Amino acid sequence: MAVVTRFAPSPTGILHIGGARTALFNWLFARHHAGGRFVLRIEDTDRARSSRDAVDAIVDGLRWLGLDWDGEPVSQFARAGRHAEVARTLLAEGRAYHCYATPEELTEMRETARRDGRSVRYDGRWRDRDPAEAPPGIDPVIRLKMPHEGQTVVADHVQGEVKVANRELDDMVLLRADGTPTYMLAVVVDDHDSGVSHVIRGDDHLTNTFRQFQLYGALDWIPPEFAHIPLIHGPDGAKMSKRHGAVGLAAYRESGFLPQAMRNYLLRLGWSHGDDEIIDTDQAIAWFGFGGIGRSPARFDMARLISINAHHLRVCDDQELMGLVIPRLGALLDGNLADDAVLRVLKGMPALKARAKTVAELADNAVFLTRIRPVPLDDDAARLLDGEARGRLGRLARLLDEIPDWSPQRLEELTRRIADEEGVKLGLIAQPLRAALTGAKASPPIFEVMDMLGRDESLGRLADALATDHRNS
RNA sequence: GACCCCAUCGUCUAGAGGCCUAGGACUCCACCCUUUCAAGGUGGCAACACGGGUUCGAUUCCCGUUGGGGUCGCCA
Repeated sequence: MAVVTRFAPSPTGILHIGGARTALFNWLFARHHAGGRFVLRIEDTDRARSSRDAVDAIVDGLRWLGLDWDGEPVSQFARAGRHAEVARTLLAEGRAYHCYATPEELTEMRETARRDGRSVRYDGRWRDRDPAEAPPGIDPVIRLKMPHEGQTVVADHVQGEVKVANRELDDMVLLRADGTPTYMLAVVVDDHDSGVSHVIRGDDHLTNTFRQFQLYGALDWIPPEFAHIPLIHGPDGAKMSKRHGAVGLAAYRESGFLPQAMRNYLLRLGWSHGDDEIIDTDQAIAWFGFGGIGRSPARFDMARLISINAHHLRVCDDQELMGLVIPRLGALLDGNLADDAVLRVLKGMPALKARAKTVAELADNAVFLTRIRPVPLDDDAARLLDGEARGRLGRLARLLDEIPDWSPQRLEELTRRIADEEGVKLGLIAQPLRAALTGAKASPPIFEVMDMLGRDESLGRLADALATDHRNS
């Protein structure tokens, strides 16, 4: 049987971490199987809460994460007619019935049940009543007749065999009074109609599964297989909130996280393959399966995400990073990003990417290469350029001016020789030099920096620093 | 409250009865390397929630307790 998975978010908010991981698992499972399909369905039956912006956010988020779906996204709302038809069939077959209880009546019923310490369920008051007793002027809902005896057992690929006594299941609403389908009806019909073979979703749907299972039975349909993955909690173990990582995926992109890092992190949150931590996407597709999914909830850990991101940044292709960094540099420089500056950043990328944890940090660290002379010095840099340092730098500048080969090796040789002659440690020259060339006290290795900057720019920046007196500042 | 699920270092996890003196990764600390910052290397701190069983032997199996989470809508 062909494997078909789906991601079925409701467009009522942002695409958060939990949703992204659910999508990732579904995608990986489909791609793991030859011929597998991954479909996207927008559960927009709640018209009041659904929005176009939310749909866009979901689509953008999935694209950014690199999770491609097969075929066009399905709008659940557009299938409302089909859902209603199924409900009416069930009604005609006597497997469902009209219920005329008003919302007020149901609220009262629940409050009473809760007060008496009983479980809060619909009591089936219209289940066996003669439709002739229907009160006038009330549009009924259609409810499914759940069995009262026996138990419902779901063989979940993650949670194992999960069972519940059928008496715990109440007669759920299939079709609302206005003729629109409820979620319970819509998912079952849509999953069935689109041939979904495996439903991989959050643990919060586990208890819903019992009821959906009954609906499949009433329809004489074979239910798909289920895998309920544990939820992702906030760092404090409580449900994700805005304080935590419950911001949209877009926020992570803006913060400078790489999609490949995000996939890696999300994959390892709730799934494992021995001691493997860094897993690229091809490897993930090859390895992914239900066996590696854990049963307990995981907490979101920003430090770990950052660490994984730093790794992917280090191994990322330079050109790919340039594409991400250039817009950020442009913004940092108010659009004054010169072509030769871009070339310097490209040349410096191998050294730069090893020192950053996010793309945002990478851009910050690269900005010194793009500054237009004279480059501003920060306080630490200014402090390094004291009288003695300037004296040594002056001498170095004169020798540098005559050096035939502007290579990191020759530059280092020369500088070390001067340090020797002056009887000082290399750092006493290298640090002021760094301050003069980068305007900061930390940077990639200074001789590499000189190479990135090139002879003219390096000498120019050095001259600028020597010409300005920072001792009184 | 009822029902369902879960339980190994602070966090993510390995572990499928003896391989466990419980392993890896992140974080943190120390040292090494070193022109700074990183990276890297070495070492360290740190866990089987508790109580009963089953067994020659339990982190691993069963039961209970405690703790955490989820679901109980004409929301999805």
